[in-house]
Amino acid sequence: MTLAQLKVFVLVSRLGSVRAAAAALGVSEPAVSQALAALRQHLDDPLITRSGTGMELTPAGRRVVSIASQMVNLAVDAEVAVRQSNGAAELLRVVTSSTLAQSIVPSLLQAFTARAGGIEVSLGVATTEEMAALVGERLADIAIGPRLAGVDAEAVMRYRMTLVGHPDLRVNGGGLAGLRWFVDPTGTDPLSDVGSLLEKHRVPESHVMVFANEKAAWSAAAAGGGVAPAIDHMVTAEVDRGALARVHSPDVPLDLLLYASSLEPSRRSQAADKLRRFVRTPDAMQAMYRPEGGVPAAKFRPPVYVTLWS
Amino acid sequence: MTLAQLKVFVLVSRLGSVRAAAAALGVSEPAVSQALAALRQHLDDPLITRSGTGMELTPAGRRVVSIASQMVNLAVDAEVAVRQSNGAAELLRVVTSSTLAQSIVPSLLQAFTARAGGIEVSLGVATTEEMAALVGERLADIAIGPRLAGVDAEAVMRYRMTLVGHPDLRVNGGGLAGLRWFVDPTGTDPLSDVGSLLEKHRVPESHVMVFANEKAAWSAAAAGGGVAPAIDHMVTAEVDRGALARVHSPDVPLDLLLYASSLEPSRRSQAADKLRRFVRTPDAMQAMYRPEGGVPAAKFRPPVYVTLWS
DNA sequence: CGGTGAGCTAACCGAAGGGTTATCTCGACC
DNA sequence: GGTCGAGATAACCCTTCGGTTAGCTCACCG
Repeated sequence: MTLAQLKVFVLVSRLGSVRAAAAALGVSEPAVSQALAALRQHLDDPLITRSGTGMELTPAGRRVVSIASQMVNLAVDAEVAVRQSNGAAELLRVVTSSTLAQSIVPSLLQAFTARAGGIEVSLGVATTEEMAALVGERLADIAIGPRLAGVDAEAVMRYRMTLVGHPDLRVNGGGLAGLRWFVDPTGTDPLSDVGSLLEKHRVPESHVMVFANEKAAWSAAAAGGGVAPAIDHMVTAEVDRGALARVHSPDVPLDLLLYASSLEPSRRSQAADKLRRFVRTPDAMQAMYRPEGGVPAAKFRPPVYVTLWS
Repeated sequence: MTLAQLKVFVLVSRLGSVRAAAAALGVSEPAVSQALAALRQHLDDPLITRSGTGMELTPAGRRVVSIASQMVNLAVDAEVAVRQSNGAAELLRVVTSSTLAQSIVPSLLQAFTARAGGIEVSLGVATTEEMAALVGERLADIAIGPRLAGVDAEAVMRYRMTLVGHPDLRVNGGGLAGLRWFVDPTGTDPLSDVGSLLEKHRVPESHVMVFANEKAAWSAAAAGGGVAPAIDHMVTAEVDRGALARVHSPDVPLDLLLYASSLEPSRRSQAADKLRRFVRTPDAMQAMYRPEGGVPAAKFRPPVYVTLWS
């Protein structure tokens, strides 16, 4: 019984899927499956089993999750306690969506570290569901993205999501569902802003092409033949020089809120708290509205979902 | 950072010595030293350092011990929870002194398992100090022996410790300190009944010969040239047939109490509680006063301390 | 009834963990 | 200033962990 195995088990039970846990941890699915198998063998209980839709905890599994979760939490506590006792830099583990990791979050974090000092920041990319699990299990300190349920979420900024396409592009009869959509990996997350938009308009999967990053999606849109979602103030330059144009429809542009979500204050890391306070400052606003440079997203997982356009 | 490393660290800090922890765990001293080194490296802090007499926790170490202790405890909880959920046999880990492990405890445990049913018992041998640490860290469920400080101790039975020797043996001018003492490994534990008796009478180490078990010590005593401590009712047979005789002196025989020590009720394992209730029954008394057979002492550590008689 | 998706198993591999014995270091202490 | 006791290190070994890819199993579904 190792801490890694317990962590895996907690994540699987929380996400209800081996694959999802593997994705959240940034490892292959068999790695997770095996860790689970080892724990099962050690405790001589299946702990969690497949059941029609999703997975189900055994009675023993139910009791072990909560214990395992506490242990994983304590392990984090131990490391934090040592760092803190020795006056070492605090560690702030941020997770966000792929889209935001390429735009406003790095710039926000850069401004934050410059201001706060003595804080070491790592940035990871995850789906909305994963964010909730990671923050909930204290595998990340704070999530920047859609509002997360079950944790302490706070609106950080208001932003406008627009669709951009070639200036000549016109929306025909089929509405938004008739268009080809060029999205970044966040688009495959049904709980993300873009994902829910796709769902709402019942855009068929065959019309969605996933690019490794937003810039690539915009290029495809500029080349014609489809639209790409974008954070409005990120494409003003392209629009101004005529490479792209905003596409209008009843639902678009869309005004949305960006949230910072972390645990309740008592369980929150100090660094997370500092970041939450920082995001309310004008400096933070400025950084988010005029993004450039910043902390590179690297840590937890560099996922590249590519669904080929067939 | 593994659970084993944390367990080692907790034991070292509790016992104040690497060697003692190694003994309590039944492994070599470098094994413990290395585990500690690995944890130190991982957490980048010495955690605990040598300081003149004994060892001292660093500030970070102080914080980590308590966290580590909780983690080790939770690990035990997890295993117990699974066993219990699945209706498997409960596990009862008993520690006792070498002397008692050869006499009344096996018989007591045999009677207990026969009566209680569905409980799997393992019996380990430890010094008094180790017992306190093992019970305190839930590495054992209950200790049978001298009263332990810091845990919930309860007197179990009254017994008489006598000294036996060859029937012709006489105590000369030097008193008990002038005799040669034949003891079992428990005699090397200064907190044990025999150990404190040796200390009280300032018996020099050169007069103490440690045997692997009590029977061997008695044989040596019967052969003449020294005395062996014994639980009175265990040597009645030998005395009756004239092989041994009781030696009398102002302090001997000594009436003593045997204790059962475990954690307070809320943190106590169910099995430990059952044993505590059982020891109060006439059946238990009978088993302890007429010992024969029983659970063999094997588990945690089969220590054989032999100090050669020089 | 064949395809598909999700979990499991097998086979393999490198890195760490954890154990041993032997040896080194260093402070305490006659 | 030897000596001794106790912790740390070195060298070595075997096991386990944790990761990979490839392939199996099995429920579900058109």
